Amino acid sequence: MEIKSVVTALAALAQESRLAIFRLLVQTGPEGLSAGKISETLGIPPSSLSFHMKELAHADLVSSRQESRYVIYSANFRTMNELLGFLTENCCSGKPCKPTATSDCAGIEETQA
Amino acid sequence: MEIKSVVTALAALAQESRLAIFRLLVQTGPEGLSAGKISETLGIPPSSLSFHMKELAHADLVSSRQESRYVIYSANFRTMNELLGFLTENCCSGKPCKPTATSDCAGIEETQA
DNA sequence: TCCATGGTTCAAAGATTATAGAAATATAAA
DNA sequence: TTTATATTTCTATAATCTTTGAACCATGGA
Repeated sequence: MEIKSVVTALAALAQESRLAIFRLLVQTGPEGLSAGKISETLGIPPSSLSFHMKELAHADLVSSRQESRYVIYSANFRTMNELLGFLTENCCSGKPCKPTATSDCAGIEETQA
Repeated sequence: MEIKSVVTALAALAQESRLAIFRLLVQTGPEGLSAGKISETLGIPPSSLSFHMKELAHADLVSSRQESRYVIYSANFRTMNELLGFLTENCCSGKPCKPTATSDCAGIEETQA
């Protein structure tokens, strides 16, 4: 994972609303949630939510699909795992503590490649 | 780890200079590096560096100690591991993928508690 | 004590990000 | 086609973050 992407992903998660959104989507799994449902659940006004979703999507941490008149968002587990891999290898003990962490959670619920 | 602390830590790392600084300190290990050395190595002006170090220290990602007339900074592995633990448990697969990740790198080079 | 070196704080300017109502767009039901 | 619903884009404002020179403080050697 490139440094720029890492910084972008970290920045996307470094905001209370967005971290909450992402956690909610992770809990929900691949089926995802509509924008309205997220908005309602977390009490974030639609236009603000849209702003944050764009940020998360830009960091490739979430994907969206249109479903009838709803837009469904879901977490990108792959990206999150790549981020965790980078942090573990580069920001944990210097010499990569590879043995485990990096790919533990990968492949559990991969939605889209 | 509290949400606020998580957001603070993520924000501290979500900036190119600071991520570079932190990575450098992780590589260096508990012995740490002086402000001047970091400044020189990464080509960051002293006053800018000081600003970023304060940010990292506030997130408890680094500690500093005075050593003669130098200020030595070192990475806080403990905090980084806590952050990784939070992200793994809350932002990886929803139901925590505990088996590994969380504490793999802990205890390798813990400097100060 | 005086000077040199290492670092931080101050201050001011610029850049980026966040917030949220209002308007616009899209889908689908009546 | 009109209407209602779901979501995004636009716009303006506010807030926060970044950058860095200059001034200041601390430590140690001459």
